[in-house]
Formats: sequence, C-alpha cells, structure tokens
Amino acid sequence: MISKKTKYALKALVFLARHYDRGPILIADLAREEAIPKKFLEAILVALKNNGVLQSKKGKGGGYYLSRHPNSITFGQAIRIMEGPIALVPCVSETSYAKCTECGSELTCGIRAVMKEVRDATAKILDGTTLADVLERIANAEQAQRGALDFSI
Amino acid sequence: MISKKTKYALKALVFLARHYDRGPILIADLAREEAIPKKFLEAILVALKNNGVLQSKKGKGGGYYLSRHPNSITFGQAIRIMEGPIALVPCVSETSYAKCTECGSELTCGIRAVMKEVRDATAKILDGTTLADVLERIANAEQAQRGALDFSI
DNA sequence: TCAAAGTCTACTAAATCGATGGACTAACTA
DNA sequence: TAGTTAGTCCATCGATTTAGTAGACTTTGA
Repeated sequence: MISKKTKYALKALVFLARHYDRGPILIADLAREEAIPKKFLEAILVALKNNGVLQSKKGKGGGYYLSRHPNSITFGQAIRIMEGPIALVPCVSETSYAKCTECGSELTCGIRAVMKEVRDATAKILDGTTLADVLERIANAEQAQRGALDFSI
Repeated sequence: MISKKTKYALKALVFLARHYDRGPILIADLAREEAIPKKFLEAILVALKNNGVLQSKKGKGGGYYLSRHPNSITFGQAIRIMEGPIALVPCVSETSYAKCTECGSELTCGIRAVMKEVRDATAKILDGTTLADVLERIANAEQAQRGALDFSI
C-alpha cells in the first residue's frame, strides 16, 4: 500500500496537470479541492519541488505549478520521490540499488528473481504513465460514463 | 519495499520447501541456516501456521513443515499473510477491497486506473509463482553458474 | 518423569505516518 | 514604504509499525 502522503501527492499532481495553463495554484485551493490537510499538503509540495517536479512562486499571485509539461512527468517519478524505490527488495532496485545485507549470491537467489520480475512489471507501468496520460484516461472515463447515462434515460 | 519480516517468511518457506520430504524442521535450525533471529522467526512461523500455510508438531521430533505441496503454495499467499494486500490502494484490492475514504467516483479515478494495472501485473506474477517454481529457478541458476565456472577453468 | 520443542504474553527502542502550530521570508501593490 | 499575500522552515504530537528480546508455559516422545 502507498501512504496517504503519496496518494495526496498524486492527486495534487493530477490537479496541477489539469490546470497546467492557469499559472500558479494556491496551496489553499489545492487543499480544498482535493480534500487534503493544508499543512500536510505543504510538506508534500515542498518535497516535489525539491525533486524538480514542481516550481513555486511566493507572494501575491504565487502558488505551485508543474516544472515540466504533464506529458513528461510520470507516476513513477512521483512515487519514487514520496515512497522511495519501487522495488520490493533493495537488490533489484534500478534507481537506488543496495545489496540485501542478509543475502548470499544474487545470481542464485530465488526470491530476488521473482522480485525482479515484479519490479520490472511495476516500473514499466508507472514509468510509462504520465500525468497527461492520466488526464486523458479520466476524460475518456467521464465520456464513457456520460454515454452510459444516455442509455439509462 | 517489503518488510524484513516478509522476507524472512519467504526465506523460511523456500527452505521448508527444499526440505519438504524431511519431516518437521526445528525453528532453531531454520533460524541458524537462514540467519533469522530465532524469536522473530517464531512469530513469523506462527502467522504462517495460523493462515494455513504451515503446520507444526510439538515436543521431541517436532518442528514446522509445509501444510501443502510446494507447488500449491505461492509467493502471493505468503506476502498477503505477512504484508497485507498486494494492491497499492485499497480500492483495487481483489482479496480485501475497501473504498478509498477520500475518493469520489471509482469509475473516473485516474489514479485508481493506474493502480489497478499495477496490482494486476503484480498479482499475476506473485500468484503464479509457487515455492516449487522458485526451487526450480534456483536449481537452474546454480546449474548455469556451474556452467559458467567450467568455461572459466 | 525429564528433556525437547513449540506457544503465549509482554515488553522495548526506534522509525514512520499523519498530521498541526507558529514564526519567518519573499514578493506584489497601494 | 507599509501592508498583505503566500510560500518556507522548524518543532512537536499521538498512534502505529518495525524489528527484536525475555521468560514462563504446554505438549509430546522416550
């Protein structure tokens, strides 16, 4: 399970992607719209900023905004920032490899082999999904829902 | 990342699978062989037992053993027992679904759609990998390593 | 009956999670 | 330049989880 912090981060990013052309978004607005505790959200946004995903502007007219286009920010990036490596064991992480302290040969570790498969499958999905992709999916789902509604009338 | 507890559990299960025909295995032996703190291992084995994966025998000649053949115990089962649901968000869990408290429509939730993909990919691997499969992989890897060694002579 | 071996309850230290409060600083604007 | 707006930094908090440890208790086989 991902933490609430990570989930809030994803929600915030999707929200900022949706309002990409509107300039800086206030923490307060984001917190209200996505029902995230304001002070908690603040820490999340700082982390995303420190890792190059967001930028901010102080003072009146300030707020947070994506530092890149929604089509070049992925769920994988966000999750690694908030949650750490995607891998289930350190010895199969591509972005922050570490030897499993208690293990012998990696070549013949059965657990490692399985965990590597899981990591690769997960990373493929998360690194292949951009904020723009998610917006598109949401739009399609809403479209489909409206279609279903038409039939029910 | 999975917890050490879960990793210990997987190691213990693989070990018990390797010694499947040897009758009950002592906690002490398992702890020593796999370098797991004995008292900690005890709690892990109890959890696996309470969930039907292991059986035990008390007194002299006692110990722990798999309650089913290694080809019908999967990594997925073990990980769910130790770690909880495989899904990254409760609303996509098949084995212990729960509505995400802070979410609106599941049909149009972009985060959910991605997390569902990840869950399905992960579950496919973990539920498709039995202890017997892992033993076979290990044997193959050791075989390959010996082959490589021959070349290096 | 004795020793072997699992079982049960309790406890600990440290880290993480999910927040919250308040002082501080940068920037815009009247 | 004063005042307001809005992000920044720091500290704290209670609850839960993680990774273990200690010890008394019960079952079982010889």
